[in-house]
Amino acid sequence: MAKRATIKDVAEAAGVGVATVSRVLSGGSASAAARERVLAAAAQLDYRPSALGRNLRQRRTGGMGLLVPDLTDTFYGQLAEGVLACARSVGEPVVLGSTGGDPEQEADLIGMLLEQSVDRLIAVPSGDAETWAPAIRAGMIVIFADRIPGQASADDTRPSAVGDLMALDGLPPAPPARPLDVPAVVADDRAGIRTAVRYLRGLGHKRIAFLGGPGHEGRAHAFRAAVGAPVDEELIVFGTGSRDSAYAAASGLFQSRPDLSAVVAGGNVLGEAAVLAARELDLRVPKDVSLVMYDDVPWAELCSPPLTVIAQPGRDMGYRAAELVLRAGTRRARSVVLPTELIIRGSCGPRR
Amino acid sequence: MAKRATIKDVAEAAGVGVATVSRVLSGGSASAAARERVLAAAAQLDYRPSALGRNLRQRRTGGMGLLVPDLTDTFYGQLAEGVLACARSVGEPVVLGSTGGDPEQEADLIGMLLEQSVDRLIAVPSGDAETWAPAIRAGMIVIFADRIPGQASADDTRPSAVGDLMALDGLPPAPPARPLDVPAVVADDRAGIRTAVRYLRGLGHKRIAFLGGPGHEGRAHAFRAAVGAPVDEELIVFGTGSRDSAYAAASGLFQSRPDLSAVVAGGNVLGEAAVLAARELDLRVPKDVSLVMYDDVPWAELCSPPLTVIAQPGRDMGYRAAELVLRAGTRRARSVVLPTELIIRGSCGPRR
DNA sequence: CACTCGCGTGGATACGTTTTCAAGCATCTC
DNA sequence: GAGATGCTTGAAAACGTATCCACGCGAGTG
Repeated sequence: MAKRATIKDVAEAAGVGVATVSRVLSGGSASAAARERVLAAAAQLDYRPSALGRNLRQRRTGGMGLLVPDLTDTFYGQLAEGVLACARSVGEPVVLGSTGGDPEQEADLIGMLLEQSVDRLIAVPSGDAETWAPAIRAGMIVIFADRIPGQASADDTRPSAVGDLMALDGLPPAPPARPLDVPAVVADDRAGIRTAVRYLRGLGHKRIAFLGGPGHEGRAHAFRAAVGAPVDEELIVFGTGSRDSAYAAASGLFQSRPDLSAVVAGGNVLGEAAVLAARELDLRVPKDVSLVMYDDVPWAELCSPPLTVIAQPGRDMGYRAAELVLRAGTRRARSVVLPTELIIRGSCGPRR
Repeated sequence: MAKRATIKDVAEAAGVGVATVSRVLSGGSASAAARERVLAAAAQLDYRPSALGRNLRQRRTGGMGLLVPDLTDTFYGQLAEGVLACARSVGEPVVLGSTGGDPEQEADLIGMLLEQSVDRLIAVPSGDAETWAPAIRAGMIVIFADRIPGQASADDTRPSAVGDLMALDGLPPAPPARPLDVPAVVADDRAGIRTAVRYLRGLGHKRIAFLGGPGHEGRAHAFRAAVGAPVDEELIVFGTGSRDSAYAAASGLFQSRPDLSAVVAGGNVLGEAAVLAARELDLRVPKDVSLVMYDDVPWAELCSPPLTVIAQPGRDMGYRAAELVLRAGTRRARSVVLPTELIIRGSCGPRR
């Protein structure tokens, strides 16, 4: 329709140069008289500076990217809301991508963001260090949220397959330290899981299972640490991300290990699957099996019995991550660990 | 870090002009020899065309905007997933905003998108015609999803308060027809609600209530039409969007009208509130009160009893909307109405 | 053979902004 | 009073791309 007014139009209308207009609108110094005339002209023309021109000039896009595995998972919805709230408060855009938990799609989306010159990114990572190398190399400011990639065990020094791939262009091989030095905003999984396991132990449970999904390796590790010495690896099972696969994993777990009396679900999708599978197999919660689920989602209270959960502050997590990614550059971002809380409802009971 | 290669670098490396590079990469005509050399040079330099340059040149941003009220609402999560899936398939970015159901925030976000030169937008609108006027005026291609703004009743000719505000700049007042001519992708609310009401009627229910949220005016209207002649307006109540307000509305409804025996919730947040409120008041579902909820969300099955729902295809809705908004310009987009399905589970029973 | 036609090509321009730079002017200092 | 100093100002240059246009060349046509 009516093409938008440009800075040139404003300058002309105000009888000043474009530089002055830019300065006034960007908060630079200018005489009161000039400022007033520019402001008046801008208002009268309904002028809005084009982000395109500015971005091109500054060689970067404002705002930030956000990559999550699945918006259908309420927890990621909460996280996204947090990010959006922070972005909105500073008037910056957020470009969103859903990876489906697939490293390949994640890599594609990273490529897309690179093409858009989005240089700040908050991600719930699905891929490993190799997936993230291009983003890091391009100088993107990345903040991980909710989890850290490929960190199967946080404290063992596993062989770094990453050093090799950096050895292109005659660069010296990267120092063999940790493969990715990316700040992260995560929940205190270790404490959360430990509290849950202790709680279940206190109820008399001996055979406690862990039901995880992709990206829950850290939580599984925390679970191993919490149950202590003889860990029965058969009691630790993983789904691949889809609801179907989560259900299959839960159902398989219940059927193959009838001796288990409690399960810790590593996420709300897994918890959902556990409830469904238990019901299907005529296992009563909490009579036959106790259940504690990661993530406090609104519907946890609707189940009967209401679900005992390890609550992690999804919205805060997103908000903090957004703050970090916006502040980065000014200050070197430091990782943040958010507290979890065991909310006891009705899905855990004494061992039968 | 290492600044990205530009089209100029590629041209130089390939020994051709930048115009040729642009043509090759944009699918224009070029000789086989030139094409090959350009492609080789581009690959070798790891060249990615900058969206910034392109966008500025073409005076528009690729991709699309997406505005939803609340990503914590699982239905909007599904819708967003659909949009993202379509966008990903064509490699285009999606910039997301969450309005919180607030017209003011919606207007702010529209302004932000305008500033970004995002000219395609999918929105679950919260504001009215006045909120959307700036977007339309700027020539944005807008597609509404899930609902249509301010359409309290779809078929009455209410006085248009919109004509007046267009009468700026000496323009002739807009034709008094419908205030907004924006294509939409919505579910067949009328049929969905009608089916639900008939189902409840068949179970013997006479006093059926409707529990709505912001944007559910259309569904409320469909509800009125479905229950027929003497509609008891006291049985139609609205929350304002937050979970608390939904709970308050549900609780108030149950307490003020102990004679009601069934309620239709206009969305999953409202359904959640109804379940909670009923439990708090010691009303058994479905013994004391029957409940059917709009939206089929995964946790509907987890409730006990599992919730009978009016399913609407959230993901499809998003995907279709994204297709429409991408195709628009080529073809004049036409609105789409998607079917709903009554999924009978266990939350409805015969009138006590 | 001359002329036209079509195609491949590259130089130049424009998109809207920020930022640099030098110039203009008034005030201050010695 | 002359020089220095500070502030305001506008012209111009970049940012990376797509597209217009003019040019050259080979083939086809009269």
